Amino acid sequence: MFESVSEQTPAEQVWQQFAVARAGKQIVTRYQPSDPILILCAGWAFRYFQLSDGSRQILKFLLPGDILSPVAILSESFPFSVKALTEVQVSGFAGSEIRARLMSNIDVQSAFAKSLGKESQDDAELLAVLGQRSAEERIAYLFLHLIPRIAARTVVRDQRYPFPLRQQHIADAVGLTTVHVSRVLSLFRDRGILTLSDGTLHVADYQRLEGIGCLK
Amino acid sequence: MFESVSEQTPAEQVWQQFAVARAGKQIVTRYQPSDPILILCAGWAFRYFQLSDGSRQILKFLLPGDILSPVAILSESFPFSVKALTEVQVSGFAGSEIRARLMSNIDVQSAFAKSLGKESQDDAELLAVLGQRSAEERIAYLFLHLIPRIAARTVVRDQRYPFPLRQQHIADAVGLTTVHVSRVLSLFRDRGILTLSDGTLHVADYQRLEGIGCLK
DNA sequence: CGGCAGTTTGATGTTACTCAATTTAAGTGG
DNA sequence: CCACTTAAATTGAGTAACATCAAACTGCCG
Repeated sequence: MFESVSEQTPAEQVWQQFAVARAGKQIVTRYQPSDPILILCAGWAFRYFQLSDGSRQILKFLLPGDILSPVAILSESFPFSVKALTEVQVSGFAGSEIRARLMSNIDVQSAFAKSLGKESQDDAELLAVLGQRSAEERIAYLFLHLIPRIAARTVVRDQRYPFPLRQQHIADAVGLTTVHVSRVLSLFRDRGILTLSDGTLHVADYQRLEGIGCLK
Repeated sequence: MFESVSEQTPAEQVWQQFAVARAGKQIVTRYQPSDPILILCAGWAFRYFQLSDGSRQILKFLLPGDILSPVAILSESFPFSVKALTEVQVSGFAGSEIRARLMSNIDVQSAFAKSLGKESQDDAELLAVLGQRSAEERIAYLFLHLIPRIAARTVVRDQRYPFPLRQQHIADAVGLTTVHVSRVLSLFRDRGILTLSDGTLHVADYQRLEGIGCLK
């Protein structure tokens, strides 16, 4: 499937492979079931849904520690594709092993349940955003949604977050054109809310950003 | 919470209550965890997400046999609210019982997994539709998505489906205004694709509808 | 230096929203 | 059975938001 630096561990083997993929590489394809459960260990990736007319909807950005498809643990279905956004490392765990642990360990179980619950809530929120909110609000929401997730994985200083998305990714995630994303971003910049350049997001006025993009 | 015709069964009790609600009645509220797992037994309902500015996003229409929130079985979280669309009957099963059976019975388990997988896929598709498609395409998609689900529960003759949605529901589901929904529907009518009136959907040209609303 | 991918900017077009008035349909009570 | 009320659907005119098309600009890399 993709470059795989297979390493075998002797006793009590759980993880099967350790793979590296360059930015832009497709990691999994919709509906192609693969037994191993994949986890993103380093880099960014995204789940997306490809439409026949060429457009795509990005469903979720994946950060280190995220499971590529939690639902695949249960149903082995992959209702979307996944692509590397930066260079990534992915490791795969045998589905049977994971499921066995899930049955035996109550902590693993509740962690998994929590994860599925969060997924479901995120989907619901994003649906509401795409269906009901304006361009500015959608983009602000995307930032607000990502910021705490980035902060949980990086040391953040001075409100500067590593942010490897191209404007095309933002556009595909919130259902706009790149041109319009560009306009909204320069609007945010002019209003002193945030700056996005060189793969870095600098939030200058978090309050105002929240005022625009918060759902509550 | 809502009118409940509580009936107790003696030995091996699984279901706890049997409730009726009139159209428009809110059945569950977001984030209010309730142990019993709720199943829609009769009538239509819908999951939705309420926004602070008054608009709402309908996430999914529920038909008889649907679980109000499959994910609640695992995580007891309810990331959305549910409201009755017609008069409905809902029954609740003790969460502990359901979970016990889930553990012991492999068939129940795989059925549940399948259900969660389908939920997840539906969400992904709807996200793609809201993010990427035009008004006509969204509305056509909604019909195409509902038709087989209705057909699985009713005897359908002559391409006429029971369809209790108001235009407001369609609008809230696909992210449009009622005014625009009305225009698109009369367009469909004029083109001889379908007619919607008196709670009945009549599909006159399924092929053409599919041409507009199909994602593949 | 040349080429390429990504971003920005302007001009123009289209889609869908807003506002408001009118029609239709569905009760409700006399 | 008929006035009256109310919710839902339709229609038109004007507008705002976002898309499209095309050109120029930026930074980066070979």
